[in-house]
Amino acid sequence: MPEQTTGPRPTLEAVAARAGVSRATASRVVNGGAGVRAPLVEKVLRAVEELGYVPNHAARTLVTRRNGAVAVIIAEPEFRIFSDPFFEQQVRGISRELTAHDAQLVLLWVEGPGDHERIARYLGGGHVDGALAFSLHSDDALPTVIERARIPMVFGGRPAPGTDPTVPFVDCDNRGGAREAVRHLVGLGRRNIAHISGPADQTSAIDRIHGYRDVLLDADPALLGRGDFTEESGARAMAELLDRRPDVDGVFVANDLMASGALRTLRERGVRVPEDVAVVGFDDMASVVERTVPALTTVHQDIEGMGRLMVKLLMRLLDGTGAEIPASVITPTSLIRRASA
Amino acid sequence: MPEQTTGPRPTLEAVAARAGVSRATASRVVNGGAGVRAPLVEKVLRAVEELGYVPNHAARTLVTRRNGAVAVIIAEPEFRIFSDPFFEQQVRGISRELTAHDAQLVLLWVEGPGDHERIARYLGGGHVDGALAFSLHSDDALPTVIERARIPMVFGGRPAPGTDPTVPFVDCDNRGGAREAVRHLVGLGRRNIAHISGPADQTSAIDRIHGYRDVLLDADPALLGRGDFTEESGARAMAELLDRRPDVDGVFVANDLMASGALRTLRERGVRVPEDVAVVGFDDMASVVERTVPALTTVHQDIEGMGRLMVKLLMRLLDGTGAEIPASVITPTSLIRRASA
DNA sequence: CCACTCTCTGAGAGCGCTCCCAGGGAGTGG
DNA sequence: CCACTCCCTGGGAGCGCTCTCAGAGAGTGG
Repeated sequence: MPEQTTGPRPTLEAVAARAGVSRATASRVVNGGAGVRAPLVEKVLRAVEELGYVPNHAARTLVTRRNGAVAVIIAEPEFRIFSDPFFEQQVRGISRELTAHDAQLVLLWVEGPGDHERIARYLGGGHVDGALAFSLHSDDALPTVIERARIPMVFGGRPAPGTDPTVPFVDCDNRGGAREAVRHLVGLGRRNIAHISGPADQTSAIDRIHGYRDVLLDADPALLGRGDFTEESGARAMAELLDRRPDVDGVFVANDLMASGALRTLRERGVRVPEDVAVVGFDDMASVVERTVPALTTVHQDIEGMGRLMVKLLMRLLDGTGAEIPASVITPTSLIRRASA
Repeated sequence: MPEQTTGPRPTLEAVAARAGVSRATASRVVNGGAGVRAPLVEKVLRAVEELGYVPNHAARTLVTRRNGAVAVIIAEPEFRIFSDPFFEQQVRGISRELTAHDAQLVLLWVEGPGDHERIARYLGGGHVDGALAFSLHSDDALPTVIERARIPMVFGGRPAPGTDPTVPFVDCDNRGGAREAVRHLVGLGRRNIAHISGPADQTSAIDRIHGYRDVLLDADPALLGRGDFTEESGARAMAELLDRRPDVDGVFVANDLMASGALRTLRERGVRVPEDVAVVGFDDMASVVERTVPALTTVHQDIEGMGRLMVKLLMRLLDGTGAEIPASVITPTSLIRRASA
């Protein structure tokens, strides 16, 4: 039990004195004890325990130039990005992996261009060892701002073209997943397969369109609907699709939320799923997938795992000599078959 | 424009040399420039600019014993606490206020009792100046763990009895808001007013029940339904209520999510709102309130403001001599009348 | 038993900053 | 014009830690 001494916190000096060793030896023990003989290690450890010693982080950082903290930059050009379950899972993965590496998560919430300078200063100020950011709309200036801080970083999601290509990213195989989804519909014998895509300025949406086109090389443009990843937009896009091409018998929707909206429209119009129209989503978001009627067939991606991977890449970047840049990672997706297709 | 010098970051020493002043003077300027004559301030500022100087945080912390970071402790005994819009708003308020105080937000994500020791070590290690935590179920051991770290902190939500009473908290006037809601129903001429409450181990739910009872001193116990703050539980509680007391003509529901569920049940049973049964919620959560049919009359609370207040209290705690403990704050609520009551 | 190697330990020099304190310069009254 | 006060400024110590480097001690071979 640590002594409940009031007053200033004990220093390494105090530990060393109590253990009867030098500060250097005490330091070695505290940092793993390599190269110190067992009896001394024992003594120092006991002193640490008795004094309730906790290393002073600032002092350590001052000399090691490492502070064991990583910034997670959350930009909020739109509403709801934080309450987004997708986002939550990713941050959770990051948090867990960071904990495993004994690193802290510093949250940088960007509310608008006015915050950019503040963020850049913070990043450049050496408060954190590295940064994690998420790919945004292609017209966002934030990536550039971050890059200028010249601090190790990793993106979540493939960044828009034009972003510094030396920054590694973690993304799921959007294109491959989309292909698998569409192939599944084809395998079901569907002939008029539509796609409801996400915003054109997001790489994930673009990649999914590409996957759709990879399989359906010359699909009728009328079979291409567009949404913005919200449920409402999915419902609307589905309605328009039905108007344009009443003979549609399969839809690959770029995310589960929009798929849920599409399902609603279908139900409202009396179209049977999957009998008349088979529907496949993307994301395998538990909160959505479990509630749709019928249960949604969708493309699964390991979101938490992607968060963890971002941290792993960053750690490699941090540990490395600086010369080698870890390659970006594309994580696999898998089709989860449920009732809707 | 800062010079794009590669290599180590410039130190205060370098700035001082360039400005032709001593390190002490440069330091004074960087920290506000009080007591330094204008021309020198000017010179130092220019040197800072030219060198692209950014203060070394660790060095500063080492001597000032202040590190400009505040921990936000997020416990996740249940699912979804992070994707909860309530929570999001509160964290946003915290983030904004922290930014205003030039302080950083360090996110501590607690996933279970296994993390407690880690959290305690971190908090005790002087990595942060203070901590912000949210009141949890009464049987949670976390508050105790945090308290042992003996670090300035503020709770969000009135903590359960038994928690250290010297820790200030910020909560909305749950009881008063509930009273207002029920009085509104009374004013509408409703005679059989029910209440659907939240989990019995959460102070907010308890306070709201008290508010209900304050107005309806001898309400029939059969008019008291119980949920767990989820939409589903609200729907179920409403159904049971309808079965027990078909003559119910008003319901005060302890949160909007449950109210939304209750509204659904009412609609399914063909009960008209507000004609047959008037419904009042609590929270005024935009995402829920805007979607219900009819639009939900509810008790508004300034969630973001509460987050900001938490930070303000903490800052006062930090700045104070340590003797005076700022009082907890109860923020006002207000009834927002919409169509449901 | 001595010389040499190898392992372990401790002294000391900073890391970059703040802040105390002493000293210098300007300003003012006699 | 001198003495005294007041405001600025700079020197220097030290925050708590890590890490280099040299030296002490143990072990080994000749």
